[in-house]
Amino acid sequence: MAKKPDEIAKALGVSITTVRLVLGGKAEKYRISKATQARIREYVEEHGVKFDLTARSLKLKRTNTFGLIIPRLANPFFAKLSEELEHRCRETGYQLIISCSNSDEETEKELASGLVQRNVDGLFVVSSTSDSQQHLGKTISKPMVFLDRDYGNTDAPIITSSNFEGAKDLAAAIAKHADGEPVYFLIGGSNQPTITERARGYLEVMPQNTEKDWTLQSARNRTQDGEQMMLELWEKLGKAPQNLMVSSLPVLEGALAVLREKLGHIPPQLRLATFDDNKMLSFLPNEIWSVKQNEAEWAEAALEAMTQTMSSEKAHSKTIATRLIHRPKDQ
Amino acid sequence: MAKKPDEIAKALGVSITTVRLVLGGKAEKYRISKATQARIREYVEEHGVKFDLTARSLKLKRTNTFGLIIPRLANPFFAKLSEELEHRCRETGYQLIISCSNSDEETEKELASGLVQRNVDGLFVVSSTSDSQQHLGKTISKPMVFLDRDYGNTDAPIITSSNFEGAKDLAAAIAKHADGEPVYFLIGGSNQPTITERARGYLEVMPQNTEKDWTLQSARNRTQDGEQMMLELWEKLGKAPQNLMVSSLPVLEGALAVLREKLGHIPPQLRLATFDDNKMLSFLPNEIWSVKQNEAEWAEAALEAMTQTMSSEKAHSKTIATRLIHRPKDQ
DNA sequence: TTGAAAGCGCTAACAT
DNA sequence: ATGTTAGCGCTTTCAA
Repeated sequence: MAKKPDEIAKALGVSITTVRLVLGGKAEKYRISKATQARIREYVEEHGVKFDLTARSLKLKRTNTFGLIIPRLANPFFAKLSEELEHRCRETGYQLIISCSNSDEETEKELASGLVQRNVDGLFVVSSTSDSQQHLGKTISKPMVFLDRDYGNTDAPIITSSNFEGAKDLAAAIAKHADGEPVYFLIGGSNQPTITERARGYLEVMPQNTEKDWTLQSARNRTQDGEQMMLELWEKLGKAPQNLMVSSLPVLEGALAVLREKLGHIPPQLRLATFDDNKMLSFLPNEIWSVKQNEAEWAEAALEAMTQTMSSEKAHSKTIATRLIHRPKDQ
Repeated sequence: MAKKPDEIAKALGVSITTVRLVLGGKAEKYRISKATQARIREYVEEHGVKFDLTARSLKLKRTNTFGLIIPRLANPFFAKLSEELEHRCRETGYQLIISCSNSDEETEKELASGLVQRNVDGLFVVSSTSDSQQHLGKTISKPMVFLDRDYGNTDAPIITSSNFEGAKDLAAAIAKHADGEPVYFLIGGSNQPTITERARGYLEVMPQNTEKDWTLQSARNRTQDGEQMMLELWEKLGKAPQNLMVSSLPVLEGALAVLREKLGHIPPQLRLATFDDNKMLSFLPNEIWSVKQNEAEWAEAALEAMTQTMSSEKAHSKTIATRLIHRPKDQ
């Protein structure tokens, strides 16, 4: 069982300070004798040590802890991002504390103030609304880095994916193979900045859209929103579309579920384009393009921005490039 | 900006103790005058308070914090479980700290001792190996609850899914529709107790298997393991199987990727059975059965076991029932 | 009805 | 080359 410093000191007949100096790597600086060092290290080798980080934190006013607030861990993108960020934080000597706001403004505020009371050294936040981002920016006097959602109302650094460029690439890719047929775009969560950027990218490469509106919108981006939008589209067309772009995977799930219900199957000649990549997209026989976000690079950029903010450097916001992935149609 | 208790005291001309008593809900007990209470509350209403939980923890030797060690957040099951557990912990007044071991024994030990140094009040662990579980059981003198993996070498409570029963149901379902054809089983991670239970369930309802071996095994359960096992099976059969059961989703992804490469498509008449459920399974045109685990119930059971262990009650291990889901073949 | 004081385990500056 | 001490902000007990 790990011994506490005072126990070690007593057992070896030296002072607590000596033990701490040696174990804290300050032995050379204070020129503790080699002999004493050896005795202490040997004892520790055998019994182990147990430092109390709580007391250390109280003294140093620093917990070596960061908070991360995301909407949901059930969202694979946020889960992967959290994993990468947790890993990098740990490498840098920080423990990451992950909490889910469930996209609720109130919960988000409560989480933030809870983490502040726990004296985290900094806060990463995927903010659910413009208001809450603004509120946090004003209320929290800790280093902060915002992730994913840029509402344009904070001075803190923001890490985002290149949603606009990604959307342009995605839309261009599917349009090129669309044989002039419309490329409908189901937009879920149209009030989120992430999503409006994607919509903007789509419009940029779809000039045809200005005459006839090929987009459908929904306030949120859950499976049921995808269902609802596809029902609307079906109503309008009286049949399945030939080309479909969606703003996120849950929307795709909903949209395809409706087609399967209407037709008994997902039409294999339907061309698809979606944000977020997932291995299970290969389950579809369809030709499909997807936009993959780079979570590892995100985590790196986020941590760098945090480090800069903590050393009161001016941290720059950063946009992470996405990658277009193409899966050809089955034979 | 939130004020600290001493600032409030100074501003109102009362002692720090008085402020703390009122804000700590002990006003009645110490009979602080209504007037003073009102003044303090009013001040707080306007300016906010900021308590330092670190100092509180040091004094009370209790951090209101639990640790959770899982292999990976990128695994959707663990992500969902973490989300549910975090939510329930928060409701109970605890902050959950999630860390990923990446299925590495050393990392797992380091994480555990790191969390102990941070004085978590209890530890939830999905242990990667029998050794590490045993090691933690001996080393850590904190309330512990193990999750998912039962290596049978600890006294601590363990929460698992009903893998055996789930596998029986799953195997029986696909066997019933197999027209007497073999139901091959790709087993990834065959040294994990979770997986051996699943294998045991399969064997229980596949007496035919005793003559001819319909199972293939791999040490781990990643996509590439699924690929490798399917390659082996293809080698053996010279064609695609008609019925396929797999021990987890990554294995399924790998197996289907191989079939698509061999055939140019995933054969739609192939019957599938898999552990873990996911909405994207509906992307497949195939008839498919899946076993869904109940993460919410897991979280509840885990927290209950933790609460019991902390109040030195004998906590009981618990098995959480799974649910069989059937998706019919496309028309 | 309110205030003062000790002590949790640590760090850092200062003594020996 | 080693030891002593003040104080971080909180809770708890005792004093006024």
